Amino acid sequence: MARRGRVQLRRIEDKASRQVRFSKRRAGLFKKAFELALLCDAEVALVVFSPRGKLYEFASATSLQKTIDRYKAYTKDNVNNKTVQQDIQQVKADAVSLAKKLEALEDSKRKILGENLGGCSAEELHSLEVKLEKSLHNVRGKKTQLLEQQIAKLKEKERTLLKDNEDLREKHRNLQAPLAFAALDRMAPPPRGVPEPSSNDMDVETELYIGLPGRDRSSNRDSG
Amino acid sequence: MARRGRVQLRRIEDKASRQVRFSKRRAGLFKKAFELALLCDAEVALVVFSPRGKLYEFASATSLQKTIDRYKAYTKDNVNNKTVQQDIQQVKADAVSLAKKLEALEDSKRKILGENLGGCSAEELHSLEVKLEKSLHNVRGKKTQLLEQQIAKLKEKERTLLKDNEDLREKHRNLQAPLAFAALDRMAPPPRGVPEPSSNDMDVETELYIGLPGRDRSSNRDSG
DNA sequence: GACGCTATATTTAGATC
DNA sequence: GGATCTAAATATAGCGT
Repeated sequence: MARRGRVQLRRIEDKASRQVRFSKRRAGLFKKAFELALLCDAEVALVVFSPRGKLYEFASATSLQKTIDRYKAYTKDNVNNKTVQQDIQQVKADAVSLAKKLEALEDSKRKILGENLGGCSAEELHSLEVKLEKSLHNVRGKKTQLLEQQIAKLKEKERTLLKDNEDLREKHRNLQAPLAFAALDRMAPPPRGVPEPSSNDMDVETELYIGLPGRDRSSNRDSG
Repeated sequence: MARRGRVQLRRIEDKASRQVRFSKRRAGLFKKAFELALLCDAEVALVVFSPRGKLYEFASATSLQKTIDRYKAYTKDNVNNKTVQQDIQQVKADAVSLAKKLEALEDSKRKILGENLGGCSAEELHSLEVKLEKSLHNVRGKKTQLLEQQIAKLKEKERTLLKDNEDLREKHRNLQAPLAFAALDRMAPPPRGVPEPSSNDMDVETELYIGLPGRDRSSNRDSG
């Protein structure tokens, strides 16, 4: 093309040169596009983004969009458009279907919870009653089972603690005997040879709790 | 441009010549477009419709549609494109949200119906039990109310019917008296002056039914 | 329509301002 | 970034095939 050697058909590495040549060639291209449209009565649309992202456009028709539309119509872009439309319709239909299910389910739940019985027939009410009795039976059974498990665990813990307690008392006794014996020379003897327990066995304080667990008694909760 | 004088910058009138020059210039234009994209690292899209409506296209990007999309984005065609995309996203999000709600509700219903109590704590079970008792109370109350209404209606009907019956019997009696009197000449008199009832008053057969309505006893059902 | 040819017209790279 | 100049590279009108 130019003075110094022929132009290689590959990307121009030098940024400055590339920018200059882009401007010149772009002008040439747009001129050619314009000439083609004018001389040959063709519809031409040209879109160019510069390396830095700037847009340059040309359209021989009244607007570039018009040519794009004609292009779309020509290439039967129905595939890309209609399917998208169908997808939208599908998703919307799904959402409506879900909303209906949700509404029905909410109504059902309300009835089960005895909140919206206005429109119920005696039949329906009887059916509900049977369901609720059955459910209550299940829930109570499960609850009993859970509580029994908790009680069993607590009893086991209690047994262990009582045993530990007993062992500790035994050790304490064994440890106290010689000391008491040594002090016998200087002091009056104790009322009995048996050391006094700190308190009654039945009143030993533990963390144990039997009954419904509250917010602050979560340590013994788990599902069986 | 060529041998015979310079080319006028206006539409070529001769059809054949126009067609030929269209082909040649089109080739040149596409070549220039290609070179611009390659040499200057630009994104070029070129759409040409021949005078007779045939489509010629070039895109330096992977597809012409891609460049069109970039063009749309650049010209901020948000109205036509981004809002649609947003709508789709919105509808999809709605559907997902609904599905989640549905799932939660189904789980809740299952628990209320005592069907999926595996993961419940004693607390939850107790709460369920209370709910169920309350619901059962409501349902039974509603049922009783409904049945009482039915019974009241039936009693009212029975009363009316009994009264009608009595009236009819009275009319019958009045009607039969002169006839019996006339027949008295030819026949034996009846055992008493009172006509024999078809059966005991308490056993009058009616359509009345007290109790739970069955499939085939729908006539007396309605809601209060 | 496409291709080749050729004389010209046009474009353009690089330099310079 | 743009404008201008210039020599060389390209594009192309009109022709024939």
